[in-house]
Formats: sequence, C-alpha cells, structure tokens
Amino acid sequence: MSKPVVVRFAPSPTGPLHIGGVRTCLYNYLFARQHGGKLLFRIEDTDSQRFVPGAEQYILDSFKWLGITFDEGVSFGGEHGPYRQSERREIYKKYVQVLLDNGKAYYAFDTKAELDAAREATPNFQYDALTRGRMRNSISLGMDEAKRLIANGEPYVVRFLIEPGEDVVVNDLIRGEVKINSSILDDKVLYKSADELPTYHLANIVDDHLMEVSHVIRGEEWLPSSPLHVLLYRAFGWEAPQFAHLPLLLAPEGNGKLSKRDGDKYGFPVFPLQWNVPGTDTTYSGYRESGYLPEAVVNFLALLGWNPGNDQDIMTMDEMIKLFDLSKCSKNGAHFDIKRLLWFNHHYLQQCDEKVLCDALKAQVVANGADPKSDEYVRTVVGLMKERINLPQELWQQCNFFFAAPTAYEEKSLKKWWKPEAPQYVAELCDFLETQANWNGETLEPKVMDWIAGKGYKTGAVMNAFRVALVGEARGPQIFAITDQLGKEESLRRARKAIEVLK
RNA sequence: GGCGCUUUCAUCUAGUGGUUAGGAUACCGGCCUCUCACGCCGGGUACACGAGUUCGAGUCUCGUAGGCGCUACCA
Repeated sequence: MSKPVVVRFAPSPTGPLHIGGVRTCLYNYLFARQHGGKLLFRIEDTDSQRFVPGAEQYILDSFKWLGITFDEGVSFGGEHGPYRQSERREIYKKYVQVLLDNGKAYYAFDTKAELDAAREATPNFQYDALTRGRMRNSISLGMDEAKRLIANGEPYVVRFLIEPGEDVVVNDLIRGEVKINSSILDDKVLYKSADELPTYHLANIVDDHLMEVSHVIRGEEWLPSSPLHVLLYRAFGWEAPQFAHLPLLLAPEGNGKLSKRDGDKYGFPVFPLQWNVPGTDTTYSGYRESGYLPEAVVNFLALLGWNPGNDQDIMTMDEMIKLFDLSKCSKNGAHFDIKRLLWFNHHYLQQCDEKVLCDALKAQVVANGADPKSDEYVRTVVGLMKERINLPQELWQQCNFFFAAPTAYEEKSLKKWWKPEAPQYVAELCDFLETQANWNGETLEPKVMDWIAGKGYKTGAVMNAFRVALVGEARGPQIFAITDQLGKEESLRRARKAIEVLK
C-alpha cells in the first residue's frame, strides 16, 4: 500500500561537490537500496548566475569513484526527464500559472534598489502580509496594472502568497514534529522573468512531485524553509513527501560548518576529487588524489551522523545498506575528524589491491631519483611496509632505504644504539656474514642468533647497530627482511660504510 | 535581532526512567620484540547549567547558557 521509495540527490552545479553533499547523497543511496527504491540525480541549475562549467561532470565522476550509483537522472536517463532544471522551463511556467490563477501567488515588480531601500527603512523587513501592500505588485497595483507593466516588458517576479498566523507542521523523520508559524515566512520569490527560471523552492516542489519522490533526505540548512515547501504542496493540492533533515558536517574545531577553506586550514581535502577552479590557477585537493580509498571515505562518512547501534565500525556498502536507519541518525552536527578517517584508510589499505600501492611506490621512487629495481622488489617492499602507513604517499618516506643507501644517520637512533662497541659488533658481524653462502633470511637468522649468543653479546645491541647502519635509523621491518631485499653485497657495503663514517 | 534545530569523554557516538554510563578514533602506559609499525591488554574528572515530574532522570517537562542553521530575484 505504501508508495515505492524514490529519493533524489539534487546538487547545484556551482562548483565541486562538498564532502557534506557526498554524505547526504550516500544516505539517500543507502536508503534507496535498502528499500529497493530508486535514487535520482537531478541538476538544480536555476541560478544562471552561479553556473560553473565542469561542475556537473565533476559530481558525476565523484560518485562513480565512490561507488554510489543512480537509477535515473542526468546522464542516466529515465522517464521523468529532463533532469536538468534549466531544461524544464516550460513545466515550471505552467505550474507558476496554476498558482497565479488560484490566487496563491502574485506578480511583483520591485527592483533590487527598492527592496534594499525597504530593508534599510524597516528593521527586519520581510515581504509579507504586513508589507506587501506598500510594495509594487499585482496586489497593491491591481491585476490590470500588473498586466500592463508586463506587456510593457517590465521585469517581474512571482511571489508566493503566504497567509499569516498559521502553525505549519513538518513531520521530520529524524527530528519529529517541527512547528513554524507562517507569519515568520516571507512571500518567497518562486519565479523570475529575467531568466525565465523558477527559484529553488518552486522547482524543487514541482520536480519532486512530478518525479514521484517519496522521501526528501537533505541537509539541515533546509529545515527552516521546509514549512514553505509544505505550504507549496498544499497550494498545488499535492501530497508532500516525507522529510528527513540531516545534521551538518562541522569544521574540526567547533565553529561553523565545514567549508572549502577549512581544507587549507586543517590540511585535509574537503572534496572527493581534486578540483581546478575554471579559468584560474586555484586548485582544491581531493580525497582520491590524496591517497584515500573510496571505501574508507564512504565508511567514515556513513558513521558521521549515523550508526547502527551495534558497535560495528568497519562496514561494507552492503552491510550499511542492510543496517541503515534514518531514525538512528543523530540530530546534532558532527565535527570532522581527519584522524579517524586516516584510521579507516589504514584499515582499507591493508586489504586493497596491492597494485594500487605498488604503482604509488614505484612513482615515488622514480620521483626521488631512485631505481625501483623490479616489480617483484617493489611488491615485496609494499608487503613489508603497508601496515606502517595511513596513506600511500607515506610509502617513500617510510621505506626509502630499500632503494637508496642512507646518506645520514638519525641522531636519536645513534645515541641509543651506536654505542662505543657498535663498530666492533658490526665489523665482526660483517666478517661472519661474509662467510655465509646462503643469504636467505630464514636460514641466516638462526645462524646470526647463534653467533651472537656464542660471542656473549646482547642481541639488541648488535642487531640495532646493524639496523642503523643499513637503514640510517632505528626503524623498519624485521632486519632479515631488509637484508633479503638488499642482498649480501649491498648489506655488507652499507654496514662497512657506517663503521667508516661513524667511526 | 527574529525563527528553528541542537547539547553524553579531545572527536564520532551507544544509551528510549533503575547501567560500575558502553564502543571506536586520538592520546598515555604495558605486553610482544633487534627498531618502527601491526596486534593484544590496560588507563583517563563525558551526561552544559538550574528548576520540576518521579521511589528513582543522561533518559520526561520547563527555563538559562553555549553551538549551529535559516533569515536573497543562492541552492
């Protein structure tokens, strides 16, 4: 008996897709998939002033990367098209006329200057039942005069006529009943003759109705205007969809919602993909280019404002689809915590296709003027190092010693492990190692351990001195894994050089 | 200013009248160990404040304070 689930993500192509928008769309996606419903992709380009070329494609590319798929909409087709609002002018005109004919809307001719003046003259000026009588519109001027002005080519807008004094109730799936008195609503502009386009409010109601949208899941910034939308549905005599207003994503340190400037400020991306602002040199970094895996971004984002209530943190998309629940979404804004995302990324890095990391490492090696040797060599290093990184970018910095001999020795490591006996240990170890025909770490290790024990040395003292000589500092994987990779000749060469350099 | 939403550890959060207020990240400590990392174990002054309802309130009501959003011919 209940209507099929149809939800939509309807961005405005004014720039790159904000990470908050990504989360909104993700929740729509999870909801649609869980209910076997449809997710539509609609472009809300009713503001011709703010259109940015490339933005639409950017948004599409972003979702493709993230693994969020649509069933209908711009670039996907469907029976409710067109899905670009700028291509639906005639549809909106028709419905604006319906409102005009019903007396639910009226023409207004006030210029920008006149409106500014009114706002200036009256504190908290609002275009509504109290003030519309002294403005220039078809109510104050009369319809005949209005028609005459329009015939004369005077630019106009159509405003929604709000009846004051009524409590409008919005039933929100996340927040429950939200009540707002219509008196605080102003007569919103629904349509502007200048570009023959509706504003968001009208277009969104008409489209959601025509596209049979059952649930509107969107950001909390829309909550204050949702009563207006309810009134619009009523004016048309349409049944309104269910609403769910998601809390906002906040900047890490308290103040304000996460903005594109926060990216620079805190040093992490706020956009899924890198974005070059058209016609400028300005570039905003993206999660993809910064080395984040889509699974990590999705998992992290899903939990920012929702959680299944079962202490589970790592979830596949399918699990999230199964567990998602609007009533379990939190009501308050969530601060963006990049450290947590890093942890998710570390987790997914461990199980991702090694080719991703191998390609990244190879590129880094080359970029640093070193020789990647072979695919096999790189692959082994990646296997050894991946548990030590959160981002592929950290690879080179963590494992450069596999590709280049140390040129300096880290002070702290020296202080701790390059004690006065160290040169002697390493020299003797080199002599012993020289005699070993089988350089395989697995067979070498017990022999070296026996040798150390036979000498009565401390394992740590010998091994760490050797490590500092090979690596340049006291870190890295198991030491015989390192000697395996470097080979006998290079290992001994580095060890003897350290003795010489460090004396 | 007006209107609305919101308020549990540093951060994301569980919690729907009776809990030693749980988990995750981060941080700190320990174990493992040739180092680092992983892993495992452990740690910390979290229910904004004030009234009320109730035998009993993080959970319900009201108020105050803070945070956020909206208040455009932007979405």
